Amino acid sequence: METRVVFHIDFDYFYAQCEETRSPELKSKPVCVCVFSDRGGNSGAIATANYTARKYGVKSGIPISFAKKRLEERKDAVFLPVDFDFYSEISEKAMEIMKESADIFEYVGRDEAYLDVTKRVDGNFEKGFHLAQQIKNSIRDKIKLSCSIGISPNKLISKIASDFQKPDGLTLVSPDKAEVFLEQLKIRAIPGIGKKTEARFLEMNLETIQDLKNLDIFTLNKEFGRKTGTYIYNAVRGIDNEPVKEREASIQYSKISTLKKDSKDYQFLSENIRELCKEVHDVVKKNNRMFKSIGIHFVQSDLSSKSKSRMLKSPTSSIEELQKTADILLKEALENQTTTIRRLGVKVSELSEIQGQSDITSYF
DNA sequence: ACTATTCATCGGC
DNA sequence: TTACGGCCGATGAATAGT
Repeated sequence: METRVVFHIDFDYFYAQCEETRSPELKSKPVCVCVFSDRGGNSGAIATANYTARKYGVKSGIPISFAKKRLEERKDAVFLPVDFDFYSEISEKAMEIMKESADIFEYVGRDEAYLDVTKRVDGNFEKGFHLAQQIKNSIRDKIKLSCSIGISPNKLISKIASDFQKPDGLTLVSPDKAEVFLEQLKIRAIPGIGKKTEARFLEMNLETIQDLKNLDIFTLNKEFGRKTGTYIYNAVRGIDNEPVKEREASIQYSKISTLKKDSKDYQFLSENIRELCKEVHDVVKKNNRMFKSIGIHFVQSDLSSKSKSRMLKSPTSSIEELQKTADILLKEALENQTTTIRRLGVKVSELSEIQGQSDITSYF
Protein backbone atom coordinates (compact mmCIF):
# COMPACT_ATOMS: atom_id res chain seq x y z
CA MET A 1 0.00 0.00 0.00
CA GLU A 2 1.18 3.43 -0.92
CA THR A 3 2.08 6.04 1.67
CA ARG A 4 -0.51 8.80 1.91
CA VAL A 5 -0.06 12.48 2.67
CA VAL A 6 -2.91 13.58 4.92
CA PHE A 7 -3.68 17.02 6.40
CA HIS A 8 -5.79 17.80 9.40
CA ILE A 9 -6.79 21.47 9.44
CA ASP A 10 -8.28 23.13 12.47
CA PHE A 11 -9.26 26.80 12.75
CA ASP A 12 -7.94 28.42 15.90
CA TYR A 13 -10.48 29.36 18.64
CA PHE A 14 -12.95 29.46 15.79
CA TYR A 15 -16.08 31.28 16.99
CA ALA A 16 -14.08 33.87 18.90
CA GLN A 17 -11.78 34.40 15.94
CA CYS A 18 -14.78 34.94 13.68
CA GLU A 19 -15.90 37.68 16.05
CA GLU A 20 -12.43 39.22 15.86
CA THR A 21 -12.58 39.35 12.07
CA ARG A 22 -15.70 41.47 12.10
CA SER A 23 -14.59 43.63 15.05
CA PRO A 24 -10.78 43.82 14.95
CA GLU A 25 -10.70 45.97 18.10
CA LEU A 26 -11.58 42.78 20.01
CA LYS A 27 -8.16 41.30 19.30
CA SER A 28 -6.50 42.92 22.30
CA LYS A 29 -9.28 41.90 24.70
CA PRO A 30 -10.44 38.67 26.31
CA VAL A 31 -13.30 37.42 24.10
CA CYS A 32 -15.85 34.84 25.25
CA VAL A 33 -18.49 33.52 22.89
CA CYS A 34 -21.46 32.51 25.02
CA VAL A 35 -24.52 30.31 24.63
CA PHE A 36 -27.03 32.15 26.80
CA SER A 37 -30.00 30.03 27.80
CA ASP A 38 -33.56 31.30 28.07
CA ARG A 39 -33.29 31.75 31.80
CA GLY A 40 -31.84 35.21 31.60
CA GLY A 41 -28.90 36.61 33.52
CA ASN A 42 -25.72 34.66 33.04
CA SER A 43 -27.31 31.24 32.70
CA GLY A 44 -25.46 29.42 29.97
CA ALA A 45 -22.04 28.15 28.95
CA ILE A 46 -18.93 29.27 27.07
CA ALA A 47 -18.71 27.97 23.50
CA THR A 48 -15.20 29.28 22.81
CA ALA A 49 -12.82 31.88 24.17
CA ASN A 50 -9.81 33.53 22.56
CA TYR A 51 -6.31 32.95 23.91
CA THR A 52 -6.31 36.12 26.01
CA ALA A 53 -9.37 34.82 27.87
CA ARG A 54 -7.88 31.34 28.13
CA LYS A 55 -4.96 32.73 30.10
CA TYR A 56 -7.50 33.37 32.86
CA GLY A 57 -8.72 29.78 32.83
CA VAL A 58 -11.72 30.40 30.62
CA LYS A 59 -12.39 27.53 28.23
CA SER A 60 -15.26 26.03 26.33
CA GLY A 61 -17.92 24.31 28.38
CA ILE A 62 -17.61 26.24 31.62
CA PRO A 63 -20.56 28.25 32.97
CA ILE A 64 -20.73 31.90 31.90
CA SER A 65 -20.90 33.09 35.49
CA PHE A 66 -17.71 31.14 36.21
CA ALA A 67 -15.97 32.82 33.28
CA LYS A 68 -17.08 36.26 34.45
CA LYS A 69 -15.64 35.61 37.90
CA ARG A 70 -12.33 34.56 36.42
CA LEU A 71 -12.18 37.65 34.24
CA GLU A 72 -13.30 40.05 36.95
CA GLU A 73 -10.02 41.99 36.87
CA ARG A 74 -10.26 42.46 33.09
CA LYS A 75 -12.69 45.31 32.69
CA ASP A 76 -12.23 45.09 28.91
CA ALA A 77 -13.45 41.46 28.66
CA VAL A 78 -16.33 40.94 26.24
CA PHE A 79 -19.06 38.29 26.37
CA LEU A 80 -20.79 37.88 23.02
CA PRO A 81 -23.79 35.71 22.18
CA VAL A 82 -23.13 32.97 19.59
CA ASP A 83 -23.97 33.77 15.97
CA PHE A 84 -23.87 30.37 14.28
CA ASP A 85 -25.06 31.68 10.91
CA PHE A 86 -22.15 34.07 10.72
CA TYR A 87 -19.63 31.38 11.68
CA SER A 88 -21.09 29.00 9.12
CA GLU A 89 -20.71 31.60 6.37
CA ILE A 90 -17.05 32.10 7.20
CA SER A 91 -16.56 28.36 7.52
CA GLU A 92 -18.00 27.71 4.07
CA LYS A 93 -15.67 30.20 2.45
CA ALA A 94 -12.64 28.69 4.16
CA MET A 95 -13.73 25.15 3.28
CA GLU A 96 -13.93 26.17 -0.40
CA ILE A 97 -10.31 27.27 -0.33
CA MET A 98 -9.18 24.02 1.26
CA LYS A 99 -11.20 21.88 -1.13
CA GLU A 100 -9.35 23.35 -4.09
CA SER A 101 -6.10 21.94 -2.71
CA ALA A 102 -7.33 18.42 -1.96
CA ASP A 103 -7.60 15.18 -3.88
CA ILE A 104 -10.16 14.07 -1.32
CA PHE A 105 -11.84 16.47 1.10
CA GLU A 106 -13.53 15.38 4.33
CA TYR A 107 -15.65 17.89 6.23
CA VAL A 108 -15.58 17.19 9.95
CA GLY A 109 -17.20 20.26 11.45
CA ARG A 110 -17.45 24.03 11.06
CA ASP A 111 -13.83 24.43 12.07
CA GLU A 112 -12.19 21.18 11.04
CA ALA A 113 -11.40 19.08 7.95
CA TYR A 114 -9.16 16.32 6.59
CA LEU A 115 -7.47 16.54 3.20
CA ASP A 116 -5.84 13.72 1.30
CA VAL A 117 -3.27 15.44 -0.91
CA THR A 118 -1.16 12.40 -1.86
CA LYS A 119 -1.52 12.79 -5.63
CA ARG A 120 -1.31 16.56 -5.45
CA VAL A 121 2.16 16.37 -3.91
CA ASP A 122 3.36 13.09 -5.47
CA GLY A 123 3.51 11.51 -2.03
CA ASN A 124 6.24 13.98 -1.11
CA PHE A 125 6.05 15.42 2.41
CA GLU A 126 8.25 18.41 1.55
CA LYS A 127 5.80 19.41 -1.13
CA GLY A 128 3.03 18.75 1.34
CA PHE A 129 4.60 21.17 3.79
CA HIS A 130 4.67 23.91 1.15
CA LEU A 131 1.10 23.23 0.11
CA ALA A 132 0.01 23.52 3.73
CA GLN A 133 1.80 26.86 4.02
CA GLN A 134 0.02 28.08 0.91
CA ILE A 135 -3.33 27.07 2.36
CA LYS A 136 -2.57 28.89 5.59
CA ASN A 137 -1.54 32.01 3.70
CA SER A 138 -4.55 31.89 1.45
CA ILE A 139 -6.98 31.55 4.36
CA ARG A 140 -5.24 34.35 6.23
CA ASP A 141 -5.25 36.70 3.22
CA LYS A 142 -8.77 36.04 2.03
CA ILE A 143 -10.64 35.34 5.25
CA LYS A 144 -8.40 36.84 7.93
CA LEU A 145 -8.36 33.59 9.81
CA SER A 146 -5.51 31.61 11.32
CA CYS A 147 -5.50 27.84 11.50
CA SER A 148 -3.31 24.96 12.63
CA ILE A 149 -2.35 22.13 10.31
CA GLY A 150 -1.00 18.67 11.00
CA ILE A 151 0.65 16.67 8.20
CA SER A 152 1.35 12.94 8.40
CA PRO A 153 0.68 9.61 6.65
CA ASN A 154 -2.77 9.21 8.28
CA LYS A 155 -5.74 10.95 9.88
CA LEU A 156 -4.87 9.94 13.43
CA ILE A 157 -1.36 11.36 13.49
CA SER A 158 -2.40 14.46 11.56
CA LYS A 159 -5.12 15.18 14.09
CA ILE A 160 -2.64 14.85 16.93
CA ALA A 161 -0.11 16.96 15.02
CA SER A 162 -2.55 19.82 14.34
CA ASP A 163 -3.11 20.00 18.08
CA PHE A 164 0.62 19.86 18.87
CA GLN A 165 1.37 23.46 18.02
CA LYS A 166 -1.36 26.07 18.10
CA PRO A 167 -2.57 28.64 17.40
CA ASP A 168 -1.21 29.22 13.90
CA GLY A 169 0.74 25.96 13.93
CA LEU A 170 2.15 23.78 11.17
CA THR A 171 3.45 20.40 12.27
CA LEU A 172 4.90 17.83 9.91
CA VAL A 173 5.31 14.26 11.11
CA SER A 174 6.89 12.22 8.35
CA PRO A 175 6.47 8.43 8.49
CA ASP A 176 9.96 7.82 9.90
CA LYS A 177 9.40 10.31 12.72
CA ALA A 178 5.97 9.10 13.77
CA GLU A 179 7.02 6.73 16.55
CA VAL A 180 9.29 9.24 18.25
CA PHE A 181 6.73 12.01 17.89
CA LEU A 182 4.01 9.98 19.55
CA GLU A 183 6.06 8.40 22.34
CA GLN A 184 6.76 11.68 24.13
CA LEU A 185 3.09 12.71 24.24
CA LYS A 186 0.62 12.34 27.08
CA ILE A 187 -1.98 9.61 26.66
CA ARG A 188 -4.62 12.33 26.51
CA ALA A 189 -3.27 13.46 23.10
CA ILE A 190 -4.95 10.45 21.46
CA PRO A 191 -8.35 11.46 20.07
CA GLY A 192 -11.06 9.59 21.92
CA ILE A 193 -9.10 9.34 25.14
CA GLY A 194 -10.70 11.84 27.46
CA LYS A 195 -10.65 12.55 31.14
CA LYS A 196 -12.19 9.25 32.18
CA THR A 197 -9.93 6.95 30.20
CA GLU A 198 -6.89 9.01 31.10
CA ALA A 199 -7.71 8.63 34.79
CA ARG A 200 -7.95 4.85 34.45
CA PHE A 201 -4.50 4.70 32.89
CA LEU A 202 -3.02 7.06 35.47
CA GLU A 203 -4.19 4.69 38.18
CA MET A 204 -2.14 2.01 36.46
CA ASN A 205 0.76 4.48 36.51
CA LEU A 206 0.70 4.92 32.74
CA GLU A 207 1.21 8.51 31.64
CA THR A 208 2.73 8.71 28.17
CA ILE A 209 1.98 6.99 24.89
CA GLN A 210 5.32 5.26 25.35
CA ASP A 211 4.00 3.74 28.60
CA LEU A 212 0.88 2.48 26.84
CA LYS A 213 2.94 0.36 24.49
CA ASN A 214 3.53 -2.02 27.38
CA LEU A 215 -0.09 -3.16 27.31
CA ASP A 216 -0.92 -6.08 25.05
CA ILE A 217 -4.00 -6.11 22.90
CA PHE A 218 -5.80 -8.74 24.98
CA THR A 219 -5.62 -6.64 28.14
CA LEU A 220 -6.81 -3.57 26.25
CA ASN A 221 -9.72 -5.39 24.63
CA LYS A 222 -10.74 -6.84 27.96
CA GLU A 223 -10.65 -3.44 29.67
CA PHE A 224 -12.22 -1.29 26.98
CA GLY A 225 -14.10 -3.59 24.65
CA ARG A 226 -12.93 -4.90 21.33
CA LYS A 227 -13.33 -1.79 19.24
CA THR A 228 -11.85 0.74 21.64
CA GLY A 229 -9.14 -1.67 22.82
CA THR A 230 -7.92 -2.36 19.32
CA TYR A 231 -8.13 1.32 18.48
CA ILE A 232 -5.89 2.26 21.40
CA TYR A 233 -3.44 -0.54 20.65
CA ASN A 234 -3.02 0.71 17.09
CA ALA A 235 -3.16 4.42 17.95
CA VAL A 236 -0.14 4.33 20.28
CA ARG A 237 1.78 2.76 17.42
CA GLY A 238 0.64 5.41 14.96
CA ILE A 239 -1.40 2.90 12.98
CA ASP A 240 -4.58 4.18 11.34
CA ASN A 241 -5.93 3.07 7.99
CA GLU A 242 -9.12 5.13 7.95
CA PRO A 243 -9.38 6.68 4.50
CA VAL A 244 -10.10 10.36 4.02
CA LYS A 245 -13.58 10.31 2.52
CA GLU A 246 -16.22 12.77 1.44
CA ARG A 247 -18.84 12.96 4.15
CA GLU A 248 -22.50 12.71 3.63
CA ALA A 249 -24.30 15.71 5.10
CA SER A 250 -25.35 15.35 8.72
CA ILE A 251 -27.16 12.14 9.66
CA GLN A 252 -29.37 13.65 12.33
CA TYR A 253 -31.06 16.92 13.18
CA SER A 254 -31.83 17.98 16.72
CA LYS A 255 -32.94 20.91 18.79
CA ILE A 256 -32.46 21.23 22.50
CA SER A 257 -33.28 24.11 24.78
CA THR A 258 -33.11 25.00 28.42
CA LEU A 259 -36.59 25.26 29.94
CA LYS A 260 -37.81 28.44 31.58
CA LYS A 261 -38.15 26.43 34.78
CA ASP A 262 -37.11 22.95 35.87
CA SER A 263 -40.22 20.77 35.68
CA LYS A 264 -41.65 17.29 35.31
CA ASP A 265 -45.15 18.49 34.53
CA TYR A 266 -46.52 16.84 31.40
CA GLN A 267 -48.53 19.84 30.17
CA PHE A 268 -45.60 22.22 30.43
CA LEU A 269 -43.11 19.80 28.84
CA SER A 270 -45.53 18.84 26.10
CA GLU A 271 -45.86 22.46 24.97
CA ASN A 272 -42.07 22.72 24.79
CA ILE A 273 -41.76 19.44 22.89
CA ARG A 274 -44.28 20.71 20.39
CA GLU A 275 -42.26 23.84 19.70
CA LEU A 276 -39.00 21.88 19.42
CA CYS A 277 -40.65 19.53 16.93
CA LYS A 278 -41.64 22.51 14.84
CA GLU A 279 -38.07 23.83 14.82
CA VAL A 280 -36.60 20.43 13.95
CA HIS A 281 -39.20 20.03 11.23
CA ASP A 282 -38.22 23.40 9.72
CA VAL A 283 -34.67 22.10 9.30
CA VAL A 284 -35.91 18.80 7.88
CA LYS A 285 -38.07 20.67 5.38
CA LYS A 286 -35.30 23.06 4.38
CA ASN A 287 -33.03 20.10 3.64
CA ASN A 288 -35.71 18.21 1.77
CA ARG A 289 -35.45 15.13 4.00
CA MET A 290 -37.51 12.35 5.45
CA PHE A 291 -36.76 10.70 8.79
CA LYS A 292 -37.43 7.24 10.16
CA SER A 293 -36.35 7.61 13.78
CA ILE A 294 -37.57 10.09 16.40
CA GLY A 295 -36.05 10.72 19.81
CA ILE A 296 -36.39 12.95 22.83
CA HIS A 297 -33.67 13.90 25.26
CA PHE A 298 -33.72 15.19 28.84
CA VAL A 299 -31.04 16.89 30.84
CA GLN A 300 -32.18 16.53 34.43
CA SER A 301 -31.68 19.08 37.17
CA ASP A 302 -28.56 17.25 38.35
CA LEU A 303 -27.26 17.58 34.74
CA SER A 304 -27.45 13.85 34.07
CA SER A 305 -29.02 12.81 30.75
CA LYS A 306 -31.84 10.56 29.67
CA SER A 307 -33.10 9.76 26.22
CA LYS A 308 -35.80 7.78 24.50
CA SER A 309 -36.18 7.08 20.82
CA ARG A 310 -38.33 5.09 18.46
CA MET A 311 -38.12 3.77 14.93
CA LEU A 312 -41.12 4.46 12.66
CA LYS A 313 -42.60 1.85 10.32
CA SER A 314 -41.58 3.92 7.32
CA PRO A 315 -39.82 7.22 6.60
CA THR A 316 -41.92 10.35 6.80
CA SER A 317 -41.59 14.12 6.66
CA SER A 318 -44.85 14.79 8.48
CA ILE A 319 -44.74 17.25 11.35
CA GLU A 320 -47.91 15.74 12.80
CA GLU A 321 -46.25 12.34 13.05
CA LEU A 322 -43.18 13.93 14.57
CA GLN A 323 -45.19 15.77 17.21
CA LYS A 324 -47.40 12.81 17.97
CA THR A 325 -44.49 10.40 18.40
CA ALA A 326 -42.41 12.83 20.43
CA ASP A 327 -45.36 13.37 22.73
CA ILE A 328 -45.85 9.63 23.23
CA LEU A 329 -42.17 9.27 24.07
CA LEU A 330 -42.53 12.12 26.56
CA LYS A 331 -45.51 10.48 28.25
CA GLU A 332 -43.66 7.17 28.49
CA ALA A 333 -40.54 8.82 29.86
CA LEU A 334 -42.49 10.70 32.52
CA GLU A 335 -44.12 7.54 33.88
CA ASN A 336 -41.27 6.86 36.31
CA GLN A 337 -39.64 10.26 36.27
CA THR A 338 -38.67 11.39 39.75
CA THR A 339 -36.12 14.16 39.10
CA THR A 340 -37.16 17.43 37.47
CA ILE A 341 -35.97 18.28 33.98
CA ARG A 342 -33.79 21.25 33.10
CA ARG A 343 -33.27 20.93 29.34
CA LEU A 344 -35.38 19.24 26.73
CA GLY A 345 -34.51 18.11 23.20
CA VAL A 346 -35.99 16.50 20.09
CA LYS A 347 -34.05 14.75 17.35
CA VAL A 348 -34.77 12.97 14.11
CA SER A 349 -32.39 10.51 12.45
CA GLU A 350 -32.25 7.77 9.83
CA LEU A 351 -32.61 10.49 7.25
CA SER A 352 -33.33 9.99 3.57
CA GLU A 353 -33.74 12.35 0.68
CA ILE A 354 -37.10 13.26 -0.78
CA GLN A 355 -36.91 12.68 -4.52
CA GLY A 356 -37.69 15.51 -6.95
CA GLN A 357 -41.07 16.69 -5.79
CA SER A 358 -41.91 20.32 -6.50
CA ASP A 359 -44.68 20.51 -3.96
CA ILE A 360 -44.15 17.99 -1.20
CA THR A 361 -46.80 19.43 1.08
CA SER A 362 -49.57 17.70 -0.86
CA TYR A 363 -48.11 14.27 -0.13
CA PHE A 364 -48.40 12.21 3.03
C1' DA B 1 -22.90 -18.38 16.30
C1' DC B 2 -22.79 -14.45 13.57
C1' DT B 3 -24.69 -10.08 11.61
C1' DA B 4 -27.83 -6.23 11.42
C1' DT B 5 -30.78 -3.17 13.74
C1' DT B 6 -32.54 -0.56 17.58
C1' DC B 7 -31.96 2.10 21.61
C1' DA B 8 -29.57 4.51 25.49
C1' DT B 9 -25.55 6.79 27.01
C1' DC B 10 -21.28 9.24 26.55
C1' DG B 11 -18.00 12.66 25.12
C1' DG B 12 -15.93 16.26 21.75
C1' DC B 13 -16.23 20.78 20.03
C1' DT C 1 -16.29 26.33 46.75
C1' DT C 2 -20.74 26.47 43.37
C1' DA C 3 -21.93 28.10 39.00
C1' DC C 4 -23.82 24.68 33.37
C1' DG C 5 -25.37 25.05 25.91
C1' DG C 6 -26.56 23.11 21.80
C1' DC C 7 -25.40 20.52 18.83
C1' DC C 8 -23.02 16.30 16.62
C1' DG C 9 -21.33 11.29 16.09
C1' DA C 10 -19.46 6.94 18.32
C1' DT C 11 -20.01 3.06 21.24
C1' DG C 12 -21.94 -0.98 23.06
C1' DA C 13 -25.81 -3.72 25.10
C1' DA C 14 -30.01 -5.75 23.90
C1' DT C 15 -32.81 -7.66 20.50
C1' DA C 16 -34.19 -9.63 16.09
C1' DG C 17 -33.07 -12.03 11.99
C1' DT C 18 -30.31 -15.73 9.40
